[in-house]
This record gives sequence, C-alpha cells and structure tokens, in this order.
Amino acid sequence: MKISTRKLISLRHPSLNLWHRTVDCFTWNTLIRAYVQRTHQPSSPTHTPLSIFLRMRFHGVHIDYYTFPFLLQSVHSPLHLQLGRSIHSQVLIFGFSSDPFVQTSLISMYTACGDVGSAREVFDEMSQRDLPAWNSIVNANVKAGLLSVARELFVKMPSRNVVSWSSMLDGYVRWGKCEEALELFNQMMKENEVMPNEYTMAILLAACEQLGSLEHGKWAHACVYKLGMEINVVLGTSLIEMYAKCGSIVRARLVFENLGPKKDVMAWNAMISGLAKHGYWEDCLCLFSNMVDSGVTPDDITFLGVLSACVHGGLVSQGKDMFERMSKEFGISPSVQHYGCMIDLYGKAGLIDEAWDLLNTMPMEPGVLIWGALLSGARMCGDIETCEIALNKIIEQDPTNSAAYVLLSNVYAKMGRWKDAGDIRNVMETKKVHKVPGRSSIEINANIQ
DNA sequence: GTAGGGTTAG
Repeated sequence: MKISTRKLISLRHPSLNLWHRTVDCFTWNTLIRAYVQRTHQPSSPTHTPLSIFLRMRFHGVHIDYYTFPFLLQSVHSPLHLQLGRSIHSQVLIFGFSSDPFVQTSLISMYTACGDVGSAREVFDEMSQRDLPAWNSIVNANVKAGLLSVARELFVKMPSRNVVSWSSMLDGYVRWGKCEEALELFNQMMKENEVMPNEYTMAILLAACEQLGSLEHGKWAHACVYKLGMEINVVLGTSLIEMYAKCGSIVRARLVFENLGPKKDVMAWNAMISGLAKHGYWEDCLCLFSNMVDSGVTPDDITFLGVLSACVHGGLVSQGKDMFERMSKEFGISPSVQHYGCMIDLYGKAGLIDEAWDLLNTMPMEPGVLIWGALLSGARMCGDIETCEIALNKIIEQDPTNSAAYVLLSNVYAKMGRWKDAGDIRNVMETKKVHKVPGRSSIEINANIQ
C-alpha cells in the first residue's frame, strides 16, 4: 500500500498505525499538540494529551524536548495540580529538567495551577534564565497577587521586552492598582525602550475602565491612534467596554460600528451589555437581532445583557421570549444569574406568582441572589407572605445579614405577629448580628412599614 | 517538519 493513500492519524478515530515506518516522535508530539488545542474546545474528546503521552511511553517511543512543552500545556487548572506534579516528575525521569523550554513550560503550568511556590522553585533552579523565563516568573507572581515580588523581579531582570512591561501592567490592573498601572505605562513611554502593542493597550484600557475615568480613557484611545495601531477585535472590545463603563455610550457605539464585519461574540456582548446598563433597552434588543442576523451565535453573557435590558425596560413578554429562545434556539442552559434576571423582571412587574413558578423550576438551589430578587419584588407589591419566606431563606443562607433580620422583624410586626417580631430581635442580640456597612446583600433603603 | 513569556468575561 502506498503511504499517501493510507491515513496515518485520524482525530475522530484516533488510532495510530504503530507499525508504520513514519510514526516517530515528531508525529506523536504533533498529536499531543492537536489534543491540547482540542481540549480548549467545548466537547471533550475520548483521548487527552495525557493518554497520548502514556501510549507513547507504552510503545517505547522516544520522548524528546518538544514533548513536554506540549504536554504541560494541557494542565491549566488548580484542579489538576497533582497531574502537573506527576508530569514534572516525568520530566526529571526523562532528564529534561535543565531544558529552558521545558522549565519555562513548568513555570507556566504551575502558574496556571495557582502554585507560585513551585513555579519559583523551578525558576530558582534554572542555570540559564532567558527572557521568557523571566517573563513567566514575573507573570507567576502577578497572577498570585504578589505584586511587590513581581516588581522586584521586573526591576532585576537583565532585559525587558513588551511582554515584560505588559505583564507588570496587567498585575497592577488585575489587583486594582490602576494609578500604578498608569504610572508604569508613562515610564514605559518615557524610557522608550520598547513600544507598546495591542496587548499593552488593552490592559491600559482596562485600567481606565476600572478607574471609570473618561478623560484617561480618551487619552489611552488617543495613544492607540498615535501609535498607528489597527483596532483589532480585542482592542475594539476593550475600547467599547471602557467607553461604556466610563459613561460614553456614544463613543462605545462609534468604536463598535467601526469594527466592521470582524466582530466576534465578545465585541457584540460588550456593546449589548453596555446599552443594557445605560437603559437603552430598545437599541439593545435591536442589536441582539442584528447579531443573530449577522451569523454570530449569542452565548450566556449575551443573554445576561439582553435580559437585564428587559428588566430595565420592564419588558415582561420580551424577557420571557428571550429566556425561552436561549435554551430552545441556542442550546444555552440558564445560569442562576439568568434566573435572577427573570425573577427580578417578574417581581418588578408585580407578577409574584410567575416569579414563584419559575423559582420552583430552577434546577439549582436558589441562593441569596434569587431570594433577594424575589424579596424586592414582593416588597414592591406588598406580598408579605413572600417577604417572610424570602427573608427566612436569606437569613438561613447568610446568618450575618443584619438587614434581613431587621426587615423580617418589621414584616412580623406588620402581620401583627408581635411575638415573632420580638424573637427576631432577640436572635439578633444573642447572635450579636450587627450592622456592617457594605456587608448586606440586600438593600435597606426602602421601608417595609 | 513540532516548543516556552503577556490582552476581552459581568
């Protein structure tokens, strides 16, 4: 049989013809890589990068220094830390523990697993540390929130490129130190050592967004323009989110329109939830239709935006319709937040029975978010019984919620159940529940009386 | 012919 007519590897039915003379280490490595890329996609395959690796070992195939960087990419969650450690020991057994590529991959793996200590151990053991190694250890500390350590390493590293600066910037933004981020960006521009790129600017825009400062945001946008950067979909999404959060929905919309046909689901989502937050529910729903028409499939975030627009506009029937389409048409199972929106929507419209019906169909345990939404609806239309149930649930799940005790006591007083009202006050005394500002998960502003 | 570092998500 001629080689060309014989399929060597099929991802759908992964079976290697192991007697085939071309099946070598390279092929296996490529197969592992293919499975790593595949695990990033929703449907999980029967074979994993690890199972390919194990088969590779079983068949006595040579393992080389390309194998582990691929394999380590498959470990990217704290849940898989033990697996990561096992692979690390394989690295030692196979004698690749001094390979800079493998070592940097190990640092990344430990970072993704949330184990900055092990990442640091690998880094400290490196005899030759190149730029990616330094960048990955800075990133490890950034992700762990160890900003002063990250900064120390950043200052100490022998050379810096745009990745180094972006990582450090990201650290500040990620941990709410936006002023420091702006300062670092200014330093970067002043030193003129490396030019910022799209990554850098997306991070800078996130800083402006967090600050809620339109002036800073406009300045960052001007920087993007001056640097002559093409506004790609990621940068565009960052701009839309920044403008929406900083209160300029008009500018957000301009960026959105200028993105042209290359908009992905995240870009649409940014615009849809931006419009929803600003109360433009008509435009929001219209944009949703445009999105579907243009062939972009909405996701759970899209529906959170659309449903919250319905809540703002009091659009009960549209909201109901969207909630149904979400699962029926798009196969998205509603999360607790989606249920929260719907119960909010019904509650605000005074449809407490509908709210209850939906609550009873929820596949998950309703949490404080749900009971809080039901409570606010019940309070608005004076449904005392529902208030009582919701408040008891809230107290059950969050016994330190002082506002809930006060409200419940008021509810009992309103019902003439003076003994129950007094009991609640006593429970508060004995449990030493005190008002803690910002602690309460429900609003205290309205009065039940 | 394959490899390591950084961006959007409520």
